Amino acid sequence: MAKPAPLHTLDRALALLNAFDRQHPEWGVTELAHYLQMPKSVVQKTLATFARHGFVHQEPRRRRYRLGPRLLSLARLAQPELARIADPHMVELAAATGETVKLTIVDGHKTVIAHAVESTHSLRMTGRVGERHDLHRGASNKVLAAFLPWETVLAALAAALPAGDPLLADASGLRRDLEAIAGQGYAVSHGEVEQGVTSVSVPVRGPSGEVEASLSVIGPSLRVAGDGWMKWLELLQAARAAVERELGWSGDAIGAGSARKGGGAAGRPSSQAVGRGGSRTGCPSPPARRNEAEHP
Amino acid sequence: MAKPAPLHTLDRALALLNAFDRQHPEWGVTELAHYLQMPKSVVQKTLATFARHGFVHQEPRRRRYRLGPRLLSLARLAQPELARIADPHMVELAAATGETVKLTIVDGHKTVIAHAVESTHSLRMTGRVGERHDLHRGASNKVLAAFLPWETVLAALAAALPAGDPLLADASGLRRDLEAIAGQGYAVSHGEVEQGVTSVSVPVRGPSGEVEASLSVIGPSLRVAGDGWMKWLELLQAARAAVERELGWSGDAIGAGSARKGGGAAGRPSSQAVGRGGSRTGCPSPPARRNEAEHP
DNA sequence: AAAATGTGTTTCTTTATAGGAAACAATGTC
DNA sequence: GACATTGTTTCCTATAAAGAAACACATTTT
Repeated sequence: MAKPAPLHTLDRALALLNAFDRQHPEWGVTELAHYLQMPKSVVQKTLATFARHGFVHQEPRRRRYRLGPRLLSLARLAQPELARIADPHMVELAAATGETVKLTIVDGHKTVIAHAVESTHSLRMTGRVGERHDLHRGASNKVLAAFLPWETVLAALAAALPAGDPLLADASGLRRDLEAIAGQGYAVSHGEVEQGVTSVSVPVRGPSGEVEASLSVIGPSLRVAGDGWMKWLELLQAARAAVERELGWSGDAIGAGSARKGGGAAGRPSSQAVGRGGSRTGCPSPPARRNEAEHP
Repeated sequence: MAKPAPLHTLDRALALLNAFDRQHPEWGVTELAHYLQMPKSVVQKTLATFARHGFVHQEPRRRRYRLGPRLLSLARLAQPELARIADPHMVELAAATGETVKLTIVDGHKTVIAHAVESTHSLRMTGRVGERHDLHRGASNKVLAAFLPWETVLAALAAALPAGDPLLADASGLRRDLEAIAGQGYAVSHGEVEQGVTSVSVPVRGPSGEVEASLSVIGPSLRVAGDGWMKWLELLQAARAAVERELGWSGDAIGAGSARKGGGAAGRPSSQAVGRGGSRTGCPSPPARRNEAEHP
């Protein structure tokens, strides 16, 4: 612990932006100052500075602040390369399954949808870019959690759940669950987040072997009665393989067909620990029988 | 002038984020420090702080920085209410015209696409949320410029154009153009931004009478040979009216059918000047016959 | 293989700046 | 018309950021 926390001003300012969420899309200065337990003047100066750069917008009528247009343009650039590469495969997946396809990435203690292709069915799951979810529920999120250090998952639980939640006391079940997911290379959820919704998700690895995102198909359970979800899994694995192949070329030519050193995820002890302990890399058990990559 | 520029640190940090654009989606610390003429240590600390909040992401391999996932989720909240309200009408517009429909708002000296519904034609104009454009070119942008104070437009020109551009020396043509647009209540462009592309755009006013966005249809000129764009204009005006009606109800009940005071756009001299001088509000002269300014 | 260049990161001191309380000025309300 | 609440500004002092230079780490070059 004991963070020296440099750039205190910026730190505060960014924390202040966090106060804008779905429940509070707009704030008044006094209101926000009280909520954050900060002096009014600090909040006002911070908001004014943000406003000067278009990060927040003060509506002239009520003088309240909302998030500003500059964030829209920045977000466009924040879109990871991965999303661009995955897009055509996701479109194909959506066409083949008829369901919504999502690409999800980690954002601190949460996950965020980086890209989505929506189903064309009238009864469909929405997948909005920018939506945030908890790490511990749902196939697309658990796949990401499964390849994160366990301490990170624990910290996320502590941040997401209200104090005293049963899951906080005993997270061993979740841990086993995540280990199983990491082992088998995919996750399935039936009504775990929302009733009657089934989701299948696989991890997508970058050139260095780390999991960079999860690719998921999500739709009404009634359209995949029985083991219909296994068809989704097959298609997902094929798409994953295709994306990873393309991804390996970008960056620098680590593999390009050549040997991948041992089998582990690139050993770089510096900075953040990569992946989880085990995480048998290589190629997480391919889709049982046919590997048939349909996409040309 | 004489900006007291409070919160110098935050000011710098946000300016630093601007360095990330389409040409430079990623930066190294030294590289960026040199580019911005800032000390390395400042840039490093700023980036590290941003990274701690997920606003930038440092890829572990090359240690370079890119914009981070947090921006994706914030952008979702930055989406103006207007976009939510306009969406169904935009979908309808896209269906009726078969072309791409965009909702554009002002962001400082630029414009940014806040929402878009793409055409289903295989030959279509893209409209990506977050795309930025100059204020002085294109129907959707000029409509916004037409209702901005002229000094703002001039400042935008100075910021957008390279020193010595002919347009900087004599902007009177543009000014007349914008005044005409404000007067007639719409703008048309034929190949103004890109060859063979036609775009029609109308302003959308908020409850207080200020122009909050522009609503546009854009597509290949060959599909609107002759005066086919007038059909678009009709549909746009209808959609605009519907959106404005809905918009008037939200916020606070200023009109709700009651009288609108004089005729001008709500007189509030404080803060930013609202709209332009004339701007006969009410219902900007419908299609008229053909005013078709085929500005080359 | 060793040296060299490049990188990102850390340290440290001086100075300028952000923090914070309270006064101020506009709103909207009763 | 007086009041209450809002956003904004002022001002002083302690603090925290700026900046130069030293550090550590990797990749390239010799």
